[in-house]
Amino acid sequence: MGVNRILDEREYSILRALVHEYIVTGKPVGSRSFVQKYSFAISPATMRNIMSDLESMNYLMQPHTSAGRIPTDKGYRFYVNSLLESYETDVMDNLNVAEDIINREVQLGKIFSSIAKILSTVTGYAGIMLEPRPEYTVVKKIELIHLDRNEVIVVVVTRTGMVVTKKITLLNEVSQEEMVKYSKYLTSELCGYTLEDINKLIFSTLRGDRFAKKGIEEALDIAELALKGENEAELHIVGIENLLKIPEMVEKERLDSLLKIIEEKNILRGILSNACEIEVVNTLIGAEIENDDVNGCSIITTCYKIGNVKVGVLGVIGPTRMNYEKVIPFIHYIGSVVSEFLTKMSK
Amino acid sequence: MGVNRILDEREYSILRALVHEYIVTGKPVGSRSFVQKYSFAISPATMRNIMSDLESMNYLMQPHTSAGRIPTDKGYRFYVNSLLESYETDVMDNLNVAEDIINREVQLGKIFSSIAKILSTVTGYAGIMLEPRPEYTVVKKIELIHLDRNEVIVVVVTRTGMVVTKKITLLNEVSQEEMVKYSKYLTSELCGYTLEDINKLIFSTLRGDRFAKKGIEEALDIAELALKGENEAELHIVGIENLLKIPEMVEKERLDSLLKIIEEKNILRGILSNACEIEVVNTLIGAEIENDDVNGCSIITTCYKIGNVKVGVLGVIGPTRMNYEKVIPFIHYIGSVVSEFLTKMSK
DNA sequence: ATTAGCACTCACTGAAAGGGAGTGCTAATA
DNA sequence: TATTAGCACTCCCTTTCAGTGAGTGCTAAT
Repeated sequence: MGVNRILDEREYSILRALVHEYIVTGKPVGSRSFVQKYSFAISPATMRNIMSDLESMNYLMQPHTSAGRIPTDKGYRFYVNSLLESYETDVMDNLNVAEDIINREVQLGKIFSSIAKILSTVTGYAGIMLEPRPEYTVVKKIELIHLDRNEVIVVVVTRTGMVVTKKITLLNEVSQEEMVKYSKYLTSELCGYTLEDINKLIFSTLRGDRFAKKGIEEALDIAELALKGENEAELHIVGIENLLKIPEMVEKERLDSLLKIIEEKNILRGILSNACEIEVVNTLIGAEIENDDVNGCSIITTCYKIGNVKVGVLGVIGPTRMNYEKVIPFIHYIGSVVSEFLTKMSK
Repeated sequence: MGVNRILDEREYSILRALVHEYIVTGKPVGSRSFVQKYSFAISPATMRNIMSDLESMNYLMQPHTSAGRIPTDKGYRFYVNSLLESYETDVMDNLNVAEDIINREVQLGKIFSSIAKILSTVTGYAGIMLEPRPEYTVVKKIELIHLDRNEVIVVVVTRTGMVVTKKITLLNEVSQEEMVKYSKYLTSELCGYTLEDINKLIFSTLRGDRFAKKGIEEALDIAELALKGENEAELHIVGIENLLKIPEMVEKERLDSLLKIIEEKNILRGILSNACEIEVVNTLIGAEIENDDVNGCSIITTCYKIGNVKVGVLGVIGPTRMNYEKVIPFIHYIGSVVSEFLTKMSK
């Protein structure tokens, strides 16, 4: 009996049911009660034999001898894959709620954290949202607001409707009128370029333009100060409190994992940036998250797009014992809604 | 021996030391080891008598017979008051860090959540920040950005430099030129008024102005849609993960309290709005938070001002066994930094 | 007023015992 | 040959019980 042979039909449906059962109850699944509950037409003894086979194939494990079985990461993986097969024809009903929220209620400055919130409240896990990468964030408008003698607020509106505002302190005093002039100049020159382009290319090009009007150097200084450092996509994690309601997450080891993830956002940022290229819904189950500090968690993500370009990632994080069945299609759905929304926004 | 008589000098210093000891160790304080550790010139037996007195005066309690003493809410209250006495001459050194962060690094759109973050990371508890009440949020500029046939982004810049953006869907199609006209009109008419004023008074007044230019009705509709519902100050809670590191908070009962607070922000909003009128640092210890669902937590807040007007509240939330000694002056300090910053911003 | 002495309390720890839900193995069965 | 009944065994979990230690309150002596 090879460790990687293909499961026969009975094994397939039993394994699938077993993982499902464990996801629902959270308790190791024993032969007798399992057979009863699901009315399998076999005896507990037969079930034990099958379970034993599945265990030797690494789909299942026992927390200790003489306990029932629980899924391994491979078991969850099998389950998720089997779900994906049946999704082809699936419909996502009664989820238009989210669409409504995103389309109508949203304050644009908070759109990304709002989406994370939606992900969190609907699934009951923690929502994660990685904002569009700077290389895809296109500037639409730059406006300078005169504040104090030498202080300026720079308002950058991006094509997705995001608004970034920053206070800049200048060396020289600048007048109100100059501000207006600078705003127009910067908008006309920088509009249509991405943050990354602007940081890398534009400044040097424009600065070289010696024939440009006087005062432009100063405008460029302001813009450079404002846009510098905006090179890392913001990461939102919302709804940690949900995870605290899941008994198994409150145990020492899992809690440490969780704290690690939340505190060092770069870990998660790394994990997500890998997922950014994947078109479909991506599931990372347990050890598939290749990070030694993270145990017992699963991450389900999908990328979202502006037009045809994948710009960011959204999803949820929760325990490996996650309701994949519901979460996966939901993430898929939200991904498409967000893509559609952002695409529309940036027309 | 009255329950509310004034403590003599020895009792005073012992109680203060005992609360301090408990805050540090988290373990019930017993007579013998306490006398040894603090080198009190009395015997354990005497200490027991004093402790017994303090207990009958409700400053201390025993988790169970034959355990050491821990402070009651009244005990913490005594301790905090005694601290406040000695703060008069106190200096807050080496905290300029925060000042720097607020003044230089801040993205204005995120200033309030950034402050909550600072509160959280410096204290090691959860930071809370209630944004300025709408009745004190003064509009500085309104800009409409044409998006799609009948869709508009409204950008409202407030005098504090906050930027609120919202997408509005109109019934009729509106041209780019009209947008520009509307922007100017709205800014000139609404600039200088608070959100509350605008919602309550301005619209009716302006609408009554039948001699105004045509098209103004539509501009007002847009503004009304954008500003409506902005009547509740946003509440940020940041750094919950810190609380999960405190052993006593991870116990069932406390965790429930915590979840309640985080999930139903209105509870906290209510608590904070009471604190908004208090000029100094306000401490709510345990049951002083008059809410049945919240146990074992303390909330330390102060209001922050724009000019002389108290506009919002900031602070931290943590276990009753909190390091009041450090947190109180810190909150005081941050309060003044934020006030100063916002005041400067809105000149 | 303070302290030494003493009996008492009670959380905590670890060992021991019993129960329960589970297993693997073997031999009988269809 | 696959399935099943029967059985001994395993091991977690809960309860019980005694021992320990840090603590208390009370009383009598200082």
